[in-house]
Amino acid sequence: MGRSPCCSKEGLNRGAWTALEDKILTAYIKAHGEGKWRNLPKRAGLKRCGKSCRLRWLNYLRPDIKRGNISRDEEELIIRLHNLLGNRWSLIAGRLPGRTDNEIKNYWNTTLGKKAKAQTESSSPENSGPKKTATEPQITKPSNSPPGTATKASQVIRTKAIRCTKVLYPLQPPSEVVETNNFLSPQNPPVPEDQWNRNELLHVISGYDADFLNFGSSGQIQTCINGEEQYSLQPFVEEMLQDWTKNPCLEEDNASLDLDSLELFLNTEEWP
DNA sequence: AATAGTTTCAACCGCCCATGT
DNA sequence: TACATGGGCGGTTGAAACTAT
Repeated sequence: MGRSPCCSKEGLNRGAWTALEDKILTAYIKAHGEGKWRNLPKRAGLKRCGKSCRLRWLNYLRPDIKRGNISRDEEELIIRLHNLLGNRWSLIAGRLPGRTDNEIKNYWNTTLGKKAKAQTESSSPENSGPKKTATEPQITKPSNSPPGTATKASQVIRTKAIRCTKVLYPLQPPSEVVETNNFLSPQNPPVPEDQWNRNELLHVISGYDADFLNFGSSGQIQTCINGEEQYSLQPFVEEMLQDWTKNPCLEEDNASLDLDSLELFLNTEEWP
């Protein structure tokens, strides 16, 4: 038997949210903050399940949600990330500012999934048509994808079943990270490894090499590529923990640049 | 204009993991 | 250590919107 329901379903509203419910929920969260979802409906005076409140807030009411069509850049990024991560929608969404996992999942299942299927059929031996151009994204399917999606054509890295609750840090392509070695100077020697605070390890992408990126105790960043430690003097700032788009590694503070850097990173041959 | 078929996406469900007791 | 709880995730559903006939 599974666990008991999160709350009694009796006497609760279900289905589409009304404008009034939205208003109540928004006002409550603005006043008291997120969390304590189970108690929230009672406190806010909503006849809804706590989970339902959480979902409504995260997928629809949150002020930082980006509305409107998914751009081509975003679409290509989704495809690349899906190739890499499979159906890890929350991880993919974490790299698309303002987009929710539900939105991306829906977009994949409705739009991109069909493209993937069409692509598979057109590239099957019976339908060996012209090959896709280099500019067209190759859609592949993870080994555990549901029926109807494309067959696996490239390696999908299945991450461990651990939740990525830590910071999402926009990576520079490995080649660029290596170059940061040039910034080392006698005045700024790397902190010896034994002085590093391993507890501050951040999961950049859940399940990848745990040493891929660390913060040194004095705030600089260390990466580990192909077993070789690389140092960067990039200072760690607390703000990076709050918003991954605000990163001093970037010359400009906007998300589109992030998408470019991430895409470039994902395209690099060095990527494991 | 009416109807049937298709698509979209918000919402729900069941399960899992982390944490607290 | 075992259990309960809270929060989060991916898969699925179904009503509404849209399109074709």
